[in-house]
Amino acid sequence: MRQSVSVLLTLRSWILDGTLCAGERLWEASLADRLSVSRTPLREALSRLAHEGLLERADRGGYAVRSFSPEYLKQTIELRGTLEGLAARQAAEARPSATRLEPLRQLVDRIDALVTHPVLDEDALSQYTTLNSAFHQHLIALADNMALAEALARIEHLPFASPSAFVMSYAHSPSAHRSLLIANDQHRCLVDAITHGEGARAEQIAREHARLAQRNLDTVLEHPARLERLRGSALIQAP
Amino acid sequence: MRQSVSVLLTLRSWILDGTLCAGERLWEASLADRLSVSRTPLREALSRLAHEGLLERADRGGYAVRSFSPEYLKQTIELRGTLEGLAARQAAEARPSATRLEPLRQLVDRIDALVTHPVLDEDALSQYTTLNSAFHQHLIALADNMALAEALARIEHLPFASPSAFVMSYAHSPSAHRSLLIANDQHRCLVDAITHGEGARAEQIAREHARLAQRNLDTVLEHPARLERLRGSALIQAP
DNA sequence: CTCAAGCAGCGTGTATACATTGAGCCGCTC
DNA sequence: GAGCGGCTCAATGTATACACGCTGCTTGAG
Repeated sequence: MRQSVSVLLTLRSWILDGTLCAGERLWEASLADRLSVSRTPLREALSRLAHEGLLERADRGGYAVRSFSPEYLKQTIELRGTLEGLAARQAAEARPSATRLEPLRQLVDRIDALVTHPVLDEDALSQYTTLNSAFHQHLIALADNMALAEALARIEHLPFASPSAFVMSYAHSPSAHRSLLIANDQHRCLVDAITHGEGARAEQIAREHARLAQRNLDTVLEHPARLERLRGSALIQAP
Repeated sequence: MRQSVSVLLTLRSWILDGTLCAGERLWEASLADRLSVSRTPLREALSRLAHEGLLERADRGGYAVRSFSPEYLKQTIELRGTLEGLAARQAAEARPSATRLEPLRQLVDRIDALVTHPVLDEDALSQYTTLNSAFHQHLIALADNMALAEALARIEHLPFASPSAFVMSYAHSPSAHRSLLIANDQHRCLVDAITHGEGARAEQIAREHARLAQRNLDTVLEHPARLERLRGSALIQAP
């Protein structure tokens, strides 16, 4: 793989897991040294991370790790909800065949099988994350809207902008478990609305789905212990 | 100014005005030569243009000018409409003071003064573009939603994704002139809805506003003579 | 003692040199 | 004559060297 790409992946994980602190100024020479590459591929990765929104240009040249206010994160979730709402509407209006909808149905069922278990261990939550992401990917694909898919891809690297970002902070919490059940009910309703070509309803459900995620964010923000388990939490500004 | 930035601006205009053709593979050495810079700042600009969506990575390294299907452009317009719809809704729900709304009102009035003239010369259309862009910028600012503003900024460089992209192709066309009148009526309704805190109505109007732009795109695509006058038309794939 | 000017050091921005990879072509062999 | 293998060249990817600007300190004069 190109070095600039692996540097990009490494830096992104360093930013999200707090190895690089929010607000921290990035020094090209020392970073290049830590990563064992020259400044050229490093700078390409930095440039890309800035475009993604995880870095910002510092006042006098160079980059710094961006930090996000809780307000900004809620806005990002609402943004995703709005875009997925558009995707859901267009998916419904496209009247997809049963064959195209089948993967979505199966994902709902498989998620159901997971979340109806009385207790969810680490492994189950990990599977949930995978299945949930797959559901949202399939939904977006159904809309058959390249511009929309690209717009969603552009925000997916922002903290908590991806679906099921909160799952891992939720183990062993009854209210959290309930949230997963509600979320998959919404998935099922969404598939139903799309099946019947009800675009407006599909859009409404997708937006409500995002509002659930917003409430989860609120809950997590109120519990520092949970917040710590959350990938990207190091980027959150104190409320 | 940094060289990479001026290179970015130059390349963007070259792409949009057809100096660089759709699908054309970009050769770093010759481009750097034409621009009288080294490959380093050139590559930074290319990387950024690729993130903006105007370039795509070629199969075996390097970049090529992207081309857009009419379908993609319509999707982009709908995307903007959806995002501005969210902005309009949030602007209304924020119940902005009369003071904050005043600039929007004034812009509507000034646009009115322009478009109610029986004939619009080149200069008037240019003013229209400026005022219309300002209206949309102020609208977005009213939503006070940084994540949304960034998302809109990310798509604004795509062809026809910016408001009033079609104006310059419209001189001396009665139906086009009528479209401008309708558009500003929608502006006025939008301000009214925001004034009264009617979020849902504001969102609906913003989306309808984008549908008008979609129809304008259709009209332009049917008239090659008009299409030629349109900035970015060189990027459109034959339907 | 204070303030300003100059100097040194550092860090980004830019240029250029080097490496690597892949495609195209020529020639050799079966 | 066809196919395979190696060579060559060119273009990107990477490393390094150079230039410019900014910062902060030091030193000297008022």
